[in-house]
Amino acid sequence: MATRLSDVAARAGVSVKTVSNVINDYPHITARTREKVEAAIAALGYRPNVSARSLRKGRSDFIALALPEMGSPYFAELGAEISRAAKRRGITVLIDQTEGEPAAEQLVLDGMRGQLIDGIIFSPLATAPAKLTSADTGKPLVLLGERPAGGQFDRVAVDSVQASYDATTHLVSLGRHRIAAIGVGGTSTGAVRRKGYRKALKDAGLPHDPALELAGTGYHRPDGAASMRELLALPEPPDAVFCFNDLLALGALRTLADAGLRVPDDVAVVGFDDIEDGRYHSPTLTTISPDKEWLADNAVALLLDRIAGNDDTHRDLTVPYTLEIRESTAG
Amino acid sequence: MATRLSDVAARAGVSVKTVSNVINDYPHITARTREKVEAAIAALGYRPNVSARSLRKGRSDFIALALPEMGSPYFAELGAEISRAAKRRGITVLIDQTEGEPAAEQLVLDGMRGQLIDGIIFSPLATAPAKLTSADTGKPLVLLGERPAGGQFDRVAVDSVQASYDATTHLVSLGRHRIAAIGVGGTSTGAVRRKGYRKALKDAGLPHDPALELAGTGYHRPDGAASMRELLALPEPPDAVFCFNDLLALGALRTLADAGLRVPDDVAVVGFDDIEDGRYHSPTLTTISPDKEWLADNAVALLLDRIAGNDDTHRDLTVPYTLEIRESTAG
DNA sequence: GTGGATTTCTACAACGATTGACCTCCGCTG
DNA sequence: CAGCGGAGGTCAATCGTTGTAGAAATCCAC
Repeated sequence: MATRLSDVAARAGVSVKTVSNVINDYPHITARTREKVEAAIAALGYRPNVSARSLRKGRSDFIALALPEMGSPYFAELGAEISRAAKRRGITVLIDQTEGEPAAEQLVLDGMRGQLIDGIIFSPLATAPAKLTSADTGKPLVLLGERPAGGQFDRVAVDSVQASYDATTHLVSLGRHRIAAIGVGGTSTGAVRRKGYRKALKDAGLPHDPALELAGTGYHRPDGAASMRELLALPEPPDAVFCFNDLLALGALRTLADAGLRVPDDVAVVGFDDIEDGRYHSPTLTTISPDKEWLADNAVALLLDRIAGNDDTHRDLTVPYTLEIRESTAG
Repeated sequence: MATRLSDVAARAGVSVKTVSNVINDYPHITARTREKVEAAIAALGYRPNVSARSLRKGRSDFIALALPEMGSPYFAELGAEISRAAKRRGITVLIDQTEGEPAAEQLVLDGMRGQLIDGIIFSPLATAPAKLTSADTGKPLVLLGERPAGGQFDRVAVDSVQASYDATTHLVSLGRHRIAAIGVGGTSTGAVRRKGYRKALKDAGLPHDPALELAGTGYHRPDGAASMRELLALPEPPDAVFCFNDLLALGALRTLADAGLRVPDDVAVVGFDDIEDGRYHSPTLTTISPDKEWLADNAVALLLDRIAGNDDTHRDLTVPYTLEIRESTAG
């Protein structure tokens, strides 16, 4: 049923080794032989057996992408980009949903899919970087996101402090005085973005009101909606909100709409991620827009470089971003 | 570096095969031996090598999911569900983005990843079912979506004709008379949903106006927005729109908002898919909501059943759905 | 305590592709 | 004509796991 290397060899009238040589771009092969072999491959629709090859070579050309959840727009868009970037290089991406569970994350790192995978791009949610050290799998690892890599791993991430600073400063520049933040919760992401937010307030000479910092329980629309309700219930509600991701912002906008408040007139809203939903929402969402294609391409390139054995010091790449000003702040 | 079966065997003081037997739940093994082996496995952190196992067994416990694009919310949510459903059964899903290109779709079918994959769940966009026949890979295939499987394959899909009929009838029941349809274009999806739409109009005694059927160029937000602009430019614009998926609907809502029209007062809008965005948009989107978890679970179960070698006649499962009435029609 | 059945475990050979060592042609050059 | 290098072939070993067949250990009844 499945055609093997030897079938191709027989049809082309050459040895198995020669076929293998053709496939692996061995130097000394006549054009004629190469043609014959390639014709036979095409005629039989031969595809090398990935298992056998990977078993022998110790390389599979598969990499894993471990994400908290692929159902969220940001991760879905990112996954799509990474998948594309890998395909351009002849690499297949295997996506792993960790659901943010520490156990699942650990499993990904430990198991590494039973040697099938050459390396991993990991967007951790639960696992602390310290733990990563111990979970040394011996396989290359590129980290995405806020968690500092501590010089132990390669990493690709937006400068979240600066980006948050810019987002907040944008609200300040609109003349807003009570600027809330949603998403300051437990994660590294929350901590880092809060840092930029606070710095911006300080630099603008605005007071820091703890009541305006909401942690919420997650980073999805319902969390944003709930946090916004809390904010509106305050004796002195905010006139602007910086949400630490777009889903939170969209949830917040929902609450504002329900409350009959006008955006941005009553409350201005800024998000983070620039997912497509935000560009079509009413009102359209002002947001920090990281260059996802850049991110994907560089993460993949970095990983492949490492897989190829380039043992330089670990690199820490900073993803370019822009502040996209849309209706939710610019009426 | 990587621990092998033989390492475990050495540590446990048994033969390699015995360890393998323990792992594969072979019947005749003493409790004592099993314990010893399991202790050794745990101590060494052994994980079986997927490549070797799959090479020997001819089964990998990997399945592929071929989607047009994983960046779109519907496919992202579906992919997440399928991934979860597979994981529950100890199966890993490999996601393939075909980008709707015929070549890529063909490649998925032909190549089948060099024997690595046990079967495939395929959501075709370009490839006609007739072509599928010829591309017989010898591996189990479950189809998703509108394209009729023609008794050749297993298939899981919503009854799109009926669902579209229901959606359209809902608009009729609101007293709307000029009900447009967006997304009638070239694909099977478009054709099938149009069928239900037309039938509903006919049964309601409403005239069928070709000007109200827009094909557009795709199924994303910009396409919906553009189509809606066309509709508004008509001498007699519609008072309701049935969009063949939620992204189109969200695009249409965007255009309506820009035009200063009220939804649903001026124009009522219904979508199809029930992606999360629609539940948080302003206004929230009335839509056909297929049970995605049911879909995922049954698609995976069907495929695994087929992989296990159950050669019954091919089954055609119908996914349950509901019409979720929200603000875009219920003010 | 012997024969035979049964259980428990072990050697060995695959699965398919790759790689290395070594050999054979052939055509050229000097 | 000796010698060289390019193009290709042969053979065997290897990757880690599992199916097959058989050896060894255990059990039971007489």
